[in-house]
Amino acid sequence: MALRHAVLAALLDGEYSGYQLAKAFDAGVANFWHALPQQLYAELTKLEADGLVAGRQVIQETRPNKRLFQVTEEGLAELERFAATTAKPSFIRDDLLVKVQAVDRIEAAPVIGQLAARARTAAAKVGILEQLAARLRGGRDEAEFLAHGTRLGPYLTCLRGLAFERETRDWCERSADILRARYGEGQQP
Amino acid sequence: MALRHAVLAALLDGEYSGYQLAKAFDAGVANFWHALPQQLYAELTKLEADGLVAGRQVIQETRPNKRLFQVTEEGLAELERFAATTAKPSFIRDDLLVKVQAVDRIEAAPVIGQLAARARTAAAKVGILEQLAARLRGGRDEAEFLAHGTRLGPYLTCLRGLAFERETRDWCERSADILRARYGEGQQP
DNA sequence: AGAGTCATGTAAGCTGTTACATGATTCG
DNA sequence: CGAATCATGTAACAGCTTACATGACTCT
Repeated sequence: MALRHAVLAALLDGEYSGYQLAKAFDAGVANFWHALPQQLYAELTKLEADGLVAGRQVIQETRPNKRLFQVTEEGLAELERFAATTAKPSFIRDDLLVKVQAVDRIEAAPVIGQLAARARTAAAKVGILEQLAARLRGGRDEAEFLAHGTRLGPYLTCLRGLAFERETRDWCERSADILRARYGEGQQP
Repeated sequence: MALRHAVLAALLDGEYSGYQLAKAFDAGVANFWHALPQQLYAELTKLEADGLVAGRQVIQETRPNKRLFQVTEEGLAELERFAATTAKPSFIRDDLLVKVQAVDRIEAAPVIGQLAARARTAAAKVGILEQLAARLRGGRDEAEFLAHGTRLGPYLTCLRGLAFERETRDWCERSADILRARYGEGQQP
């Protein structure tokens, strides 16, 4: 039951359609949660039925019609309650780590290739998040923003995403180097 | 279908019972995957039925009997195949991040408390993983180990876990400080 | 005496993924 | 002219979590 709270948190920034949320919750800017479009459409329907979000139809001429959602007072109260419950620890679940764990007992080349690929996507995400951070700061320097800026929450989760992606990039590059030194090249897919 | 490969990777280090695996896949040393005991017992049964692991009964007098499992040649071949398929990107899914995303629109105190608690558990895990890394290195210095040591895979995933937990600890502490500066103390649960 | 460890499961329910479906518009 | 974008879903299946069940031994 945490996707619903992630959706509520995302809608604090303004009105969004399911489609727009789907983009945000997919690769790219999903700093604090990930979900597929199907999940989001289903969850928005449920949230609306429960009165936690309110949707309004927007008729478009050149594009398909869409529904924009915003959080209701009841939705905010639900978020409040959720934030007060103790968070369960978050766990690692990553295919690539499983492969690395086994790398000295199997063919290393494909694992090296995947580490290189993951390093590239992490590096790209670092760039995207740096831009997002700058946009959220909006000209202020960081200390100033942290003390007085609005929307501190999204900035903090953005910092977390940045640190995570930098760390991913560095570890993948270093691990790939170490494995190449032992086992040779490994193709770049 | 990735838990099965995580189990196979874990069993590369030797023979383990479901109970021992459950401890490793739970908090503490779960560097590369997480799973509950129930999942592991079920998965081991399936893996045995598929011939990817072999179990043997160990009769104990003072303790309940147990079954120890090891990877078969077919199991290793399955891991090999898995490692060669392209890994799907890994995604963030963390309750605490959702709460931080919303923190400037709700009561901050409980979020601050949870950040402090998470920082403490991350710090504890850093200690555990530092010990594990030292044990895996077994006296050698790091460069030496990376060039010539055995079981390089577990060492690399351990390094990843270490970097991740350090990063978690630092971000949680910093975020809690920033939020305290704005919103006051926030109890420590 | 009570809490924790060793040891293995079953059953029900919730969450997440994969596959399928539709159709106009805009960009290269 | 083909691919991508906008826009919203349904259905089936796989995977994970929660609750329950049992029982002896060891440590404080």
